[in-house]
Amino acid sequence: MERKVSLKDIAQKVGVSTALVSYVLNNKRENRVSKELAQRIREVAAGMNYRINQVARSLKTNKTFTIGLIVSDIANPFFSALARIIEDEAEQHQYTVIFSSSDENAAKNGKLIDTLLDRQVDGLILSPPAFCEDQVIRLQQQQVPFVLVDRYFPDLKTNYVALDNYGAAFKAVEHLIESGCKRIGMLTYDTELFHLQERKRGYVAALKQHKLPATKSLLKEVNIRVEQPAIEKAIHQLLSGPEPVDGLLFAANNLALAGLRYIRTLPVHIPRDLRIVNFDETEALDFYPAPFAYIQQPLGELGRLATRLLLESINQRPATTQINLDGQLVLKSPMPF
Amino acid sequence: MERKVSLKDIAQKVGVSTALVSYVLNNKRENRVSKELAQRIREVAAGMNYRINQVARSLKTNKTFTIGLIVSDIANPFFSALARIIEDEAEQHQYTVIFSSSDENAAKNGKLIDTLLDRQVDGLILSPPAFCEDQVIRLQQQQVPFVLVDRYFPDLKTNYVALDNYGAAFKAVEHLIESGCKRIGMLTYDTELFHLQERKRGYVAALKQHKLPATKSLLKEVNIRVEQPAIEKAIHQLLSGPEPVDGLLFAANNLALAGLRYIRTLPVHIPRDLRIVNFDETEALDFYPAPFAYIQQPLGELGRLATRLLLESINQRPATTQINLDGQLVLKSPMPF
DNA sequence: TTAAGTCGGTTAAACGTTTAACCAAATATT
DNA sequence: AATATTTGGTTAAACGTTTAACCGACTTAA
Repeated sequence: MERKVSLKDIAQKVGVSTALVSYVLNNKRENRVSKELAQRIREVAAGMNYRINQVARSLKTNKTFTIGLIVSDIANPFFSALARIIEDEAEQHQYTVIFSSSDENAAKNGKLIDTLLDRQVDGLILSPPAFCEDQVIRLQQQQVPFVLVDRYFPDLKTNYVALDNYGAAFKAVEHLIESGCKRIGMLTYDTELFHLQERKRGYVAALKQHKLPATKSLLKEVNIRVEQPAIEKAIHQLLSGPEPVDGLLFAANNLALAGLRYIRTLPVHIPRDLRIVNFDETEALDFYPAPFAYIQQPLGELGRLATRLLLESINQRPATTQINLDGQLVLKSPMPF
Repeated sequence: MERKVSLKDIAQKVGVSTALVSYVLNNKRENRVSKELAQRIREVAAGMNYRINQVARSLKTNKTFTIGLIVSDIANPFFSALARIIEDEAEQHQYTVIFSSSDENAAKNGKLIDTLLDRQVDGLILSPPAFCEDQVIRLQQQQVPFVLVDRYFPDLKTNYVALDNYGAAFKAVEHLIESGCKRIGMLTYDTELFHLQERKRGYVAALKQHKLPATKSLLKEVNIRVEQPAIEKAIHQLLSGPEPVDGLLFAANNLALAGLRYIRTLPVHIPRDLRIVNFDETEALDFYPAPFAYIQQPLGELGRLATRLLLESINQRPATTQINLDGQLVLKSPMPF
């Protein structure tokens, strides 16, 4: 790249100091500089196609107007939709966003945080994998502005914006109960991730409150990395035996996708034999040939609130804010309607 | 954020010059510095949790190790998948990526380019909207390293990595012909976007080569912003009248989605009455209850090649490289298999 | 008449790195 | 013994901004 035009170049051409050029171009000290000269400087700047060097400015001002976003996988529609919302909200405030994917890997997450901080981002939006408490605590110690989104750690007093996962799961199970289900199973990941723990807790609580069985055999947990075979096995177990489940809650959209794909091949009729509730909307089920319900996350609010919270946190340093949004239960009939 | 540890702090603690600390931490002039002192410096740096200030380094070295990515919408699964691949490839080379969404809007695209350049990105990966030739030309003049991906401008001699859209459409139509279709329609966007023009060209060429009708009434174009109603109308026209189409090519995944959604409500049997080919894989059709074919883009290669090309372009300045990859025709039966 | 503002700028330091150029002391070469 | 080279560092400038502090020339007010 050819060398770019700098303040100094403009200053030389106009015959003033670089300081003055800086003042004019930043509209500072407007009263202290003559209209004509200001005009002249602006013209020359435009004429030379001047563009500020943000890196230099950042070094001086200690502000990059950049936020770092770390999600588990930007290719996951949930996170890319979230990213888009964050991008828009950030853009409105002249912020730019750097993203990276942690792959649910704590070590990688740590490296990404470091990389972003090395680049002097003004703050972070994180959807942390399990076992990252220490990293988050370090951020607090270093007083880095950040907000967790979607995931958070119950023991840590941090900013976060997330779903009320307990309540959403509770609501989901109640829906199944109201629909007449007596034996309600759940398929979730075998993970420490707090939001999934909460969903489990909500599931169990709803069953207990309605005096329905909440045994170990109704709750299946599969490893977050392994996929189809383990899922099929778990579902098979839930649906076989003397007392098969007549209601099933999937704790995550990937699980629902794999699970429903399998169930489709079984001689099980939905909703006669089995009713389903998923977490998260997923396009992939748009044409699923049976009705089911799902918990819809308020994605827009999640992203917008997280971003605003972060910007506030960067510009002032207010009390930490913790937000749990309600999920909405949506019923979906097979298309066409 | 508390003030961070700088080279100077380390230098002071060890009792050497900042230059030496810089040399040691960057492993430069290794022979010119004593083992013990180097060791000491490293220890102190680690002990103080030193982290380099990339902004300062960038100012000095004129290199940010950052690339800018502009797509039309990061929430679009096609682009988020691409973004993920680019991220991974970039990360392997210590690069970080800033993304933004242009919304197919040329003016916005221009602003985004400027913002990214202000931030001194080392290069750009762009999937430009229509009417951006001027912006691309400016990039060339300014000698900014960049590569276009997915989209490109036929008249501009720029780096790009894209599908052979002509060939892919040709292949798609030939598939329909081989399957026995006699009247093959196409639904596309009414746009200047070159890649869509190419798909149209491939469609027409295949029909002509096989002596099939390629009339205006078989080719429907809808505005890229308007959606469902216009699409339904177009499809209705194609399927009604004395000679309805028996084969249909959708030029983009959004069109296919909307179109198939509508077709599903019609008394038209797929594939008996109508055979379908789409562009791009889309999860949303995973459970579509009828068979269809689609052109699968080699997303991984697209992303990887684009990134590598850009990095080469940043580090050396080679001849411009233009790559057209082949799409693959994939047949899809309704699930379960 | 003098002190105090105001006007319209300039000077210079600083942000945290990198890196070419320099230097003194020790060692090697003739 | 005189000269050259190596060793192990230091100095200082530079990257492109921002911004507090300063300054001389006018104006205004007492």
